[in-house]
Amino acid sequence: MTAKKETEGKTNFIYTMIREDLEKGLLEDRPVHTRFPPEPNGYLHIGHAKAILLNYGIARDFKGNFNLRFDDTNPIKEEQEFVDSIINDIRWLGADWEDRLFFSSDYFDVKYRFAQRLIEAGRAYVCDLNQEEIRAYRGTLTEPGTESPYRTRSAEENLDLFERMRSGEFESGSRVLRAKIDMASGNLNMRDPVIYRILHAVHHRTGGKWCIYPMYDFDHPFSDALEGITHSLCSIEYTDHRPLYDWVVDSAVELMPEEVRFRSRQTEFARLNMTYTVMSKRKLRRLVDEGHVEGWADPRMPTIAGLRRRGITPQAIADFQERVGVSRADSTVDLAMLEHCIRQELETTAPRLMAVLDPIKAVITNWPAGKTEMCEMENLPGNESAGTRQVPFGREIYIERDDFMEEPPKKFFRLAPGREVRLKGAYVICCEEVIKDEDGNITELRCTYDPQTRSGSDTSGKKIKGVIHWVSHEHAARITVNLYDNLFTMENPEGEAEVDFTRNINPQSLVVCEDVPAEPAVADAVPGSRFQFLRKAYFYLDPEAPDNGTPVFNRIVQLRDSWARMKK
RNA sequence: UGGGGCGUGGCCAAGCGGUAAGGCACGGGUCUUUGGAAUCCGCAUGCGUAGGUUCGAAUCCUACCGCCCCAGCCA
Repeated sequence: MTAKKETEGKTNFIYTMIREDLEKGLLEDRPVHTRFPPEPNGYLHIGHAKAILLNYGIARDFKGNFNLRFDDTNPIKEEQEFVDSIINDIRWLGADWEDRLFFSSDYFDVKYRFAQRLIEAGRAYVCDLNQEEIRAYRGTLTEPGTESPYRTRSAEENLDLFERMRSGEFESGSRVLRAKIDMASGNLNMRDPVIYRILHAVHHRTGGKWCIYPMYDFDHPFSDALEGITHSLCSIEYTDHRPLYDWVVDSAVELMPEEVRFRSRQTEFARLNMTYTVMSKRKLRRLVDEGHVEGWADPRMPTIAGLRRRGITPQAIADFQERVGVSRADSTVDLAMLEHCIRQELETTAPRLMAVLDPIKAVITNWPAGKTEMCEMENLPGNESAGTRQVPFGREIYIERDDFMEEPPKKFFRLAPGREVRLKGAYVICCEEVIKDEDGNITELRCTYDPQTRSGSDTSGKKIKGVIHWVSHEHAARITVNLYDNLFTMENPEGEAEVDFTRNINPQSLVVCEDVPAEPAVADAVPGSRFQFLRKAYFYLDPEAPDNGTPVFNRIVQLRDSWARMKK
């Protein structure tokens, strides 16, 4: 029950709080119990992943339980399609709710009874004010509100009206049930909040059974109490709602004692923001609707579906979540942190392959035409059990255009006229001649190789600093490569109020390379697997790309490139 | 003179009265047939500001400054 080992070292304030709760016996022998409560009205993003993994991680570390509960109290916005995608995303992330998949709508009957008891206890009333009137009566941030003329209705009348609201007698929006709290409270949430509204709408689960639906502030705390949630975690903007959360739970404990499993408590933490992206559902929706991306699962999107399609792993996301930590302070995490987590995982798990993204042909003039030699290369450097593969080498090869410079600066270690470089796993070559077209563009390099420098049995004694990757022209497979980059050009795309964030979209966020030569082993790659294209980046063989016979690789993240940094 | 929350290095984030953890980023060294990886070193006399209490303050007190959230019959 102590779960000491799993939680020690985790120093965030929530773990600390739970440890204290346990020590003080506040949980009354109940297991730590958390939940993730998504509304099925859209796609999950990496900010949700933080919440999911936090909640799930707590349950796992403290040997408790984790529920998945859909907050489906607004039939107008919610759809089964989103339920399905959310379940799929959470499962992919690795959070396990076992058999505890719930829906707020599962509890509509009890909630109705709870509302009735609130009425009987004089703590709720039916209000006939329309929406504008309610707003006007609420007062402002600096002025207290005014009590509704319907506030003093008798319990009998309220019960009758509420029942008639339920039975469908009234139009949508014509009446609401309100909690009777304090119209003068400095906290607007306490000014007789609406807890039930009339909505003649078909619900994705309860169909036409109901035409009144509970509001979040009433529904959520009660659902937590019903499920025995011990720690109800939510984001910081709900801090103002906590007094109302407690009001509802306290009332439930008093009026529905047979139903309440635990007097749950709410704890807020800061939501995740990241550089070079946007996180609000509204803005993500605009990116999709305005066609800036190819949908919610576009690999440039911070959605779970997008990250998955990009090739990022759940492990990397979990590692990221742990490193970012949890606090109450507003923060924007550097994208570099996520990229680090991705690289760190893929470094030891992604087999190496060679592909030349921006090819230039090099002819080895002293290599016999038609001769092929096989070069043995490691699949995973430093991990012998991953084995080796044979890569064919021939007279004509491709090398990366930027691995050659006609007039290299002093620190350039790669190929240049009269200079030598090692072809990874093969021989050392020297550039003898540069061939150009009439416009002065380099079309081909003429090189010679040194037969004594064969990889693994080099007898030349040469010390060659530069090593570049290559692909044999004759044996090359052809692939398509999607070079994904940051969706925005600015760390904070929503930085300037006068400039619409879509103006900061990176026009180079996707560069497609067709006909990219790659070593033949690429043909054996299994869709959905990840590779490092040597010296370039990690790639994901897109299993969802339309199949036209050419494999499509998505760039997950580039390798660190100290040469590129040096150039700046 | 509405209520609430938050301010620790470029970015996250520990710390809870005993003299600033860790990670990312950054800079430098070693090593390297990926300018990758690995490895070593460096990186806040300072914790929003100003006072105060104390032998001792990021931690306690006071005042001030800055940023964020709240006036949906959304969640």
